[in-house]
Amino acid sequence: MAIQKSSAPTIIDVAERAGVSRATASRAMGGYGRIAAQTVEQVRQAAAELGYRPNEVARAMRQGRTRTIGLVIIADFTNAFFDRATKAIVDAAKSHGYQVLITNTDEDIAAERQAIETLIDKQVDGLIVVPSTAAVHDHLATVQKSGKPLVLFDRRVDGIVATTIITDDFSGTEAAVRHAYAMGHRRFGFLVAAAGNYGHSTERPAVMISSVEDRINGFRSGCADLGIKPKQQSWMFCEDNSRDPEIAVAKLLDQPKAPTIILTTNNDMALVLLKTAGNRRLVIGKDISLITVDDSQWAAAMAPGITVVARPVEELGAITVEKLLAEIDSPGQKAEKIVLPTELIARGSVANLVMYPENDPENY
Amino acid sequence: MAIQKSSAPTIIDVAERAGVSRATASRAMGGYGRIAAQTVEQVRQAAAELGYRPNEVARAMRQGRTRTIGLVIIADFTNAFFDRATKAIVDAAKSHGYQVLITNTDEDIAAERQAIETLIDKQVDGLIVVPSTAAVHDHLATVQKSGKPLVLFDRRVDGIVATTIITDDFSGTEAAVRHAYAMGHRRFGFLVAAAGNYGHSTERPAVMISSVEDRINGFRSGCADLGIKPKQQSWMFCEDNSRDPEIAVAKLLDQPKAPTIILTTNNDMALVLLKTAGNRRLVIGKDISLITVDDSQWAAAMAPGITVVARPVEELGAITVEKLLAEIDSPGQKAEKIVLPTELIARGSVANLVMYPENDPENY
DNA sequence: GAGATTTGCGAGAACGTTCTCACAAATCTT
DNA sequence: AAGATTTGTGAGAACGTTCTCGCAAATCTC
Repeated sequence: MAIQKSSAPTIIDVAERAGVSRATASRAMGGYGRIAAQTVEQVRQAAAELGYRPNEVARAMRQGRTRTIGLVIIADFTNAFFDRATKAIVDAAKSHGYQVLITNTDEDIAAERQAIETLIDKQVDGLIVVPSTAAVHDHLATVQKSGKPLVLFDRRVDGIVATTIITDDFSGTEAAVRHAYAMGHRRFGFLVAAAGNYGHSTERPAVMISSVEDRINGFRSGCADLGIKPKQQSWMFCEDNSRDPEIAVAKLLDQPKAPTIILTTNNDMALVLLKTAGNRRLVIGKDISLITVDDSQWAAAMAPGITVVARPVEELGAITVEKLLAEIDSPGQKAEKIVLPTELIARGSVANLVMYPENDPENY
Repeated sequence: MAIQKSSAPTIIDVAERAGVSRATASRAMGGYGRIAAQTVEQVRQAAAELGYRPNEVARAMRQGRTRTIGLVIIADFTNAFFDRATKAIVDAAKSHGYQVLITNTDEDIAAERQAIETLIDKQVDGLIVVPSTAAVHDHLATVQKSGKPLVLFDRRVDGIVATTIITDDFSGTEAAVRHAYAMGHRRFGFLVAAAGNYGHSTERPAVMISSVEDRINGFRSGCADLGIKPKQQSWMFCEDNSRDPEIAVAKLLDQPKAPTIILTTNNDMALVLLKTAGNRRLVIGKDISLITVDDSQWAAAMAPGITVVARPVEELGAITVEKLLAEIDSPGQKAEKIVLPTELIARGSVANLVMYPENDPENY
């Protein structure tokens, strides 16, 4: 009777049982090098009998790669975008035989720094980062100096030469403005989520995340093209916390000539608007209109549905993984900026002022 | 001038530069064993100059633990529950110095098997699993035989002795029934999400996920206590796909004496109901009432807000991690069943038939 | 001040794998 | 049939750490 081993069997146990050397057993299991078919069979048999599973840590140590990638992302409750992105990235990685170590920074640069350090210590083969700010990037440069492939997700960072996968938020927001215009809207409100600690303000903060910056520029450009000049009070930049967005929305709605439509740069802001409108008994798509960025199940299911600028999250994630793995497999790829198109999905949240001229903003 | 090393500095480089042995350098960095304070300082200095970072893979190999835990979960688009749980688990793990390897099974048992195998190969120190079915558990038994700590999240599996963290969905659903009853509702519909490939049916499937099972029993018990006997046609079990839920909702609504309130077991189903109601110009909280399980930002923000059975997701995640780490740190803990309370959050999606007797179901 | 203890450090093994190299046996050349 | 090549295998190093052990120097004990 065999002696009971307390710990998991190793390649040595397999080799002994198959009556071959460690090297041969390894070759048989790994399917590399010269080896007789019959020997492979013997070793496989022995491995199966022992329930042998290769120790990936030892393998990683020897081979110098872990088949693991690190994901540094912001996990945001409301905004399903990053949740869906996470899933897309995890799934894509798995399909290529990679696992994903996830760390969540709540838009906090210190947490991001720490996360990157930890992941590198864990010897991930590459990193996908959603940078929490465009202002700081020395830690990203450090990653690159370490030789680890790095891909930026959803946000550009000027000053870093790295493959970056983003969406065309400029055009998306422009399209939203055009759509609202075509529906007869002339008075726009623009509610911008911006991390930082300045509460809410009609003044644009100095440093913005690139995706938000693109949306701002898209809004501005769309308005300019159509000859619309939104007044200062129609812009509202606010921190993504529990208090300020509500106040900001109230300020937007309480203006003398209040906007007939409000564009929001993310779902958090859209939900705040929804809530405030509900409290005031304003009906969406009638009393007040709304377009937001990022599609979601609830935006589609509500009555009326919310008109959104949809972004191809799953594709974004898949491409990101592909680019990262390409760089891992053959380092020295040249950095690309990949911009995926957005799509306006028109639902009922934008009132048709053309059909109901009594709602024309000029009559307010 | 120093020779440029191509790869990252190791503890050997640090030792050389500090003029000590490998062992001493390791002790200084690790802060263990006997070592002179002055030596520690020298070594730290040398490490800092070289930008030394310990290789966690090598450390894991030597110490036999990776400080990584595996999470096998279902990632579900609509249902923010698991997204929030993932975040909670990742954050809790980080606060204890652990990282999380995430694999997503789309309720698929084969994927679950594979994921568990991969994670064990990667030598995670423990596993958190959301079992995709209660029917199969040999792979979970295999985990336990391997000696890896295992904690089950959100779903019981009979036949496996493992610490399990769930919510009191029985009481939650009971409370939902009572609330609806108090609001004057007597005709209940119950829309149950159930993985599997049988489309939709009024017949209960043989095997259910435990959380759903608890909700069913809570519904039944709540009804029984109040003397309500929901007819067969008011139960609708359906697969979580794009077609069947819509048909199921239509069947519920098209009955002769249709339910005045529909309970749904998750947000997917709730959203389908919302959509169908919207298409039929039925106003939620007036023409048709709704209570669902799991709170969300959109449920709170909509007008009217959706009444929900809220579950303490973050706490659930935190406790799960704590229990797992306890088992990792000192194996042999006895398996616990931890049941966290749910909370009914009443919003406007349940019509008050008491206040408006003309809406009394008896008058339909 | 001689033995006992503590302190600080280095040598070397160990973790489990893969990979390089060497070498004998088998097969191929001509 | 003798040299050249191919085939299959094993010995041992290597990956970067930590840990055990032993030993010399320093400190303590009475």
